[in-house]
Amino acid sequence: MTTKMRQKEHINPDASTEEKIKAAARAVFHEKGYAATRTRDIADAAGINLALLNYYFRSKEKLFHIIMSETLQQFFKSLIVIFNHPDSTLEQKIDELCARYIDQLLREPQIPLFIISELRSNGDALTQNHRINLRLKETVFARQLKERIEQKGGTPTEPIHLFLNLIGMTVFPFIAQPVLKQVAEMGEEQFRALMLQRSKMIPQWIKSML
Amino acid sequence: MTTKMRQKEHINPDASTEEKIKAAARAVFHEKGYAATRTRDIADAAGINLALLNYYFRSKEKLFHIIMSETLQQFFKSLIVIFNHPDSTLEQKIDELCARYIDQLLREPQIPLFIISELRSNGDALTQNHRINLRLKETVFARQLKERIEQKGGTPTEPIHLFLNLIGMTVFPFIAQPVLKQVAEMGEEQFRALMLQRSKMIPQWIKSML
DNA sequence: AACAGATTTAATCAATTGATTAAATCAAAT
DNA sequence: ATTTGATTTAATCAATTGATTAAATCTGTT
Repeated sequence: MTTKMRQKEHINPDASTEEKIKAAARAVFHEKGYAATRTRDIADAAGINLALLNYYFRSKEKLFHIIMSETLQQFFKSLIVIFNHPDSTLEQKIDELCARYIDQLLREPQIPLFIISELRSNGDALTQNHRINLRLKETVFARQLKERIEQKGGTPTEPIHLFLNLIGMTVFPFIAQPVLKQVAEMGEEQFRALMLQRSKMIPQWIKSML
Repeated sequence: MTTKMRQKEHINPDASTEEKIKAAARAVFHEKGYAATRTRDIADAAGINLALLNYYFRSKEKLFHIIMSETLQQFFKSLIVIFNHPDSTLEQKIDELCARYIDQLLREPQIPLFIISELRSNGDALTQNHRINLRLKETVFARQLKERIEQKGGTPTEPIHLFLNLIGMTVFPFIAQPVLKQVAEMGEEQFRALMLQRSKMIPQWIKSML
């Protein structure tokens, strides 16, 4: 009983072991997903024993929730910030979002697929537990986009389409990377170069759709 | 020994049991992925016993390979056919691909995420075993696309970008559907309507990029 | 040095899960 | 009706896997 609560009794000033476990868990979970991950693999990757993992985090599920929370936070944070910036123009938001996300994803390319894969099984549970209330329609970006569309007389494109195109063109290549490598015979470096090109081109394409 | 081979000794004219198992396996694998699938769940879904599943398919892995093969075939078949049609124009190919894929994916929305998720873990093994040699660069579509781009004097966009945009704008919403439902508060019917709109709009967007 | 609490480990448990076996039932042919 | 092979089931096995326990070691305090 008491033993099991020790890690809560005070904040660990060193935290190196706890951090090592979390780092290992993040890596393994991101690579394999929850179901395919063995807690022993996490322990091995962290260079510690399986019991220690459960001593620190009580269970695979609790550890996973922590990792998932941080991952969701990390992934959506820049999106929310950029979309709600009060001063920047619509064009600037598009430029910045594209540049920042591609930069971020080149460093951790497996995050989108990880999030989506896990969200498929759990659905509501995750977003509710982790407070991802990115109210898309209420962002500054959505308002600016709506105004811009109404200015143009032609066919009034729904804002959601442009949002899907922007995120899709940016994120989809990373999700499809495993397939791309096979189907288009593309190496790591080639892919990187391609995405750097896209960070300039996607904003142009999107603006031409406005 | 001999018992285990029975199903191979002649072609089952009825085949209803084998088909029931395969149908159940397809459903469960597509929904949960290989690692999260329990063979007992497949057996239950098929209305038969676990032993019977192994009697017919020897192992979870072999059953999975069969399902994966058929799924890959099904998914890439229309792509390959359309991309290699000798007579249709570039525009017609874009129109047809978009329309057919969205129609197909509205019926089985979970296929892209299934394929990509499994390809992440296995990488090369799958595409080699299943002969997915979609040589993208050698398709009629790629040739037509390249010619079209060279006609225009401006900045010579790499064909791969347009390919990524086309597939991305079409397929990405299905992959991101679990997230969309949460983040954009979108129901089943709304999503369907959205994708039907897109099947008209994506070709226009793509053509404006040419 | 000695104690107390925190950290770490080896050993083990219990549940899950893929797979097998041997027997029972069913269907068709003679 | 009997036989033969195909289909189906109940029972069980062995390996994997998440989790626990009790003991050992380490760290800082007195």
